[in-house]
Amino acid sequence: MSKRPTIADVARRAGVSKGAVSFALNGRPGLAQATVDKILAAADELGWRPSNRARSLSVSKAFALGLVITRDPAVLSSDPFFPAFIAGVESVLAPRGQALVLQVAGDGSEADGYRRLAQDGRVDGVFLSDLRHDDPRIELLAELGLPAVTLNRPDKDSPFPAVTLDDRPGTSAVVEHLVELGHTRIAHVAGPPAFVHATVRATVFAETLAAAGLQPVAVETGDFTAAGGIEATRRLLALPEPPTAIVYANDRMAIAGLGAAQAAGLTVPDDLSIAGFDDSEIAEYVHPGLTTVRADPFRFGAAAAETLNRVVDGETDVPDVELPPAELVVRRSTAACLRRHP
Amino acid sequence: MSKRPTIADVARRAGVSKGAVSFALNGRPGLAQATVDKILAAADELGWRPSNRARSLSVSKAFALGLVITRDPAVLSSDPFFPAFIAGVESVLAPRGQALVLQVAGDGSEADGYRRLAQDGRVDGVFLSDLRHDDPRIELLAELGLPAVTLNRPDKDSPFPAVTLDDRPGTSAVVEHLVELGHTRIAHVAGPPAFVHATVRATVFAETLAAAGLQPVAVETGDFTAAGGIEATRRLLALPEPPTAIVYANDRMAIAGLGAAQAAGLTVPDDLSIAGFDDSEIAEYVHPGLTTVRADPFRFGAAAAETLNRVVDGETDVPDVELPPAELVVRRSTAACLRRHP
DNA sequence: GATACTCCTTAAACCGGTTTAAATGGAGGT
DNA sequence: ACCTCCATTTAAACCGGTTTAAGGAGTATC
Repeated sequence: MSKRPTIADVARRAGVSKGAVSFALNGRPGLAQATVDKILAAADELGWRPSNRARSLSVSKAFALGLVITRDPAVLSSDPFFPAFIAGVESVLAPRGQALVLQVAGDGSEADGYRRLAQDGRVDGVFLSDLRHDDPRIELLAELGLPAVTLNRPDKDSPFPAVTLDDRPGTSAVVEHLVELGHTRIAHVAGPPAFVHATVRATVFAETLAAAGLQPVAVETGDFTAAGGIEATRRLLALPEPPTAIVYANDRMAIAGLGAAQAAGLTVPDDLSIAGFDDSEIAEYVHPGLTTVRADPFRFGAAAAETLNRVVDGETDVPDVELPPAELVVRRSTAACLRRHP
Repeated sequence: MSKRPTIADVARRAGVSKGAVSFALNGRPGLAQATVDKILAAADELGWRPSNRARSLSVSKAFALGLVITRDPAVLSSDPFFPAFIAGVESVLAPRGQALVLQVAGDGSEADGYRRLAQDGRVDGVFLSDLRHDDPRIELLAELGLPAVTLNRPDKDSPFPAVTLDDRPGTSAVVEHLVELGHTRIAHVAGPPAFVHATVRATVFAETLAAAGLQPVAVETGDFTAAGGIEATRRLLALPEPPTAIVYANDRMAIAGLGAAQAAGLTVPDDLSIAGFDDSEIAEYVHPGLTTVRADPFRFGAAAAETLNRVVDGETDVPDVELPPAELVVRRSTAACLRRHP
C-alpha cells in the first residue's frame, strides 16, 4: 500500500535525472540506447505508471473525450444507438489510454453541459450528436475552442469534421419495399422537426413516395418516444381513409405503434404494415418481427472517436468520414396489404 | 481567445498573494473579510474558473466517479436501468462539479477496466453494478484501494456500503398476483445464475409459489437478452404440460417471450399470462401492455452517487441506503387463465 | 594544444493550483 | 518606548510530470 512510484523514483533507481526518464518514456531521441534501456528497466521494476493528473497539467490535455446527453432519459434509453456507439468509442479510446466522460445536460440549456466540459478542461473534444437544424451548439463549441466531431452532417457551415452514416438509402428502401408490396396508402410518423435526422427521414420518405407516383396519406410528428408513437398511430388510424402501411422514424415509435394497431383490433401485417428504424434488439423479437433499417452504431462510434482524436491531435483539414449506409431489414411486420379499405 | 486567467492573475489584480486567493476561494478562515471580498470581486471580474487539472494534481483527487460497463452492448442497451441510473448519478455530480467517467470493459477481464480507472487516477470511486456471486471485483477494488459502492448487497462481506433497492417485494407480488388470478402452472425465466439479482428473483419466485402451496412448472435460465427470452419461452411452451403463466426476470426477455407466444399462436393473456421486470418504456406500449415490476433507477443513481461521495470524502462507516422497493405494475398481459390445459 | 562540434545528460523552470511555515503589522499592556 | 500577542498575509515548497537551455565529456579539426 506504499505510494505509487513517481518519475523521480524511477530516475533515482536508474541513476539519471527526471528529465532523462521523461525522454526515455516518451521515446524521445537524444538519449543513448543504453540509458533508455536502463530507464525502462527501472520503470518496469518499480511498476511505474504515469500520473494522468500530472501529465494533464503539464501538457494541458485531458486525455479524455466527452459526450453530452440531454437530460431526458428517453434520449439515452431510446436510442439503442448510444450503447453501441459508446462501445465503439471506447474501442478506440482504451488502447490510447483515454477516457470517456459523460455529461448529462441539465434540463434547461444543454449549453451549460458543453461549457462545463470545456471550462473544467475535462475533455479534449466532444461528440455532437442528434444535430438540430441551425444547431447553436456548433457556434458555441467553436467559440469555446473545444474540438468536436458532428455525427452526421449539420445543415450549415461547420468548422468540425463530420462522420456520416447515411439514413437515406435505408429510408427509401423501406418505402420502395412497401410500394412493391402494393401499398399505395402509406403514412409516416416522423421525429421532432427540430432534428436534422428526423426531417431527413421525412423528406426522403416523401421523395421516394413521389418518385413512385404516390402521395403520403399523412405525416404525423412523433417525439421518438413510445408514447408519442402511440398518439401518432391513433391519429393515423382514425383517419377517414387510414393508411395500409406506416413508416416510423425509429423502432420505439414503431413498436409502440404496432401495439396500438393490435390493440385497435388490426392484424399486422395483414391489415397494416409497419416499419421502424434502428434495428434495436427487440425489433427482431416482437410479434410480428419488425421490418426496420439497420446501421452500425459501434462502427460509427469507433470512426467518430478516431476522427475526433485527429482533430484533438492538431491535424488540420481532417476529412469527413462516410460509413456504409443503413440498410433495410425485412421481417414479418410488412406484407402485401390484404384489406381493401372501406 | 486569450488564455484563461489563472489564480496568479487574480492575485495580481487583487493585489494579494496566490495563497491568499486560494484561501479566499475555498472559504478558508484566516483572511480579513475585506480581503476576501476584494479577491472574490477580482476573480469574478476576470471570469476565473479553477483548473481541474491543477487542482487534481495538488490535492490528489480526480473529482470524478466511474462506472464500468461490460463490453456486451446488451448490458447497457438492455437495461433501461442504466440510462436513468446515469441521469440520477449526474444529478448529484453536476452541482459538485464532478464528472462521470464511463469505462467499457474489454471483452476479457473487466478487472482491467477497474484497474485502469484506478491506476490512471481518473476517478475517486466507482459504482459496482450487476453484482455476481462471490464477486471478485470486491477484493479487487479493496486491493486497489479504490472506494466503491455496491448496487444492492453482495453475498459476502464487503468493505463498501451498499445502496439497495429490494426486488423481492415486487417479485413476490407478481407471483401472488398470478396465483390470485387462479394460475397454478407458473414458470420462471431467470437471468444467468452468476448474477446475484438473477438468483434472488428466482429464489423469491420459488418461495412465494411454495408459500401458496404451489410448485414451479419449470425454471428456465435466460441471459437477460431478447434472444435468450425467446429460447427459454419456446422450451417452456414445448413442455408436455406447458405453463399458463410465465414470470420473466426482465422486460426484454418478457417482451421477446410475448412475441414468441404470439408467434406460436397463443393469445396473451387468455392462453398465457406474461410478466416482466423493470417497467421499461415499451412495456406499457406493447400489446397487450406488459405486467411488470417498477423500480426507480434515477433515484437509485442519485442515492448511489451520494453514498459514494461520502466514502470518497473520507467518511467512515457510511451506512447502507435502502430505497423504496420495486412494486408491481399490473397491465393487460396477465389475466385469469381461460385455457384448461390439454 | 587549443577550438570547434557532436552527443548525451542534467538542472531548473513550468503547468495552476494547495498548503505550511514564516514574516509582517498594528493594537494593547507596562 | 519596548515587548507581546494575535490577526493577516506572504513566500516557498509541493503535487508529478514535460520541456528548454545550459553543461560536460569525448572526438574531430587545424
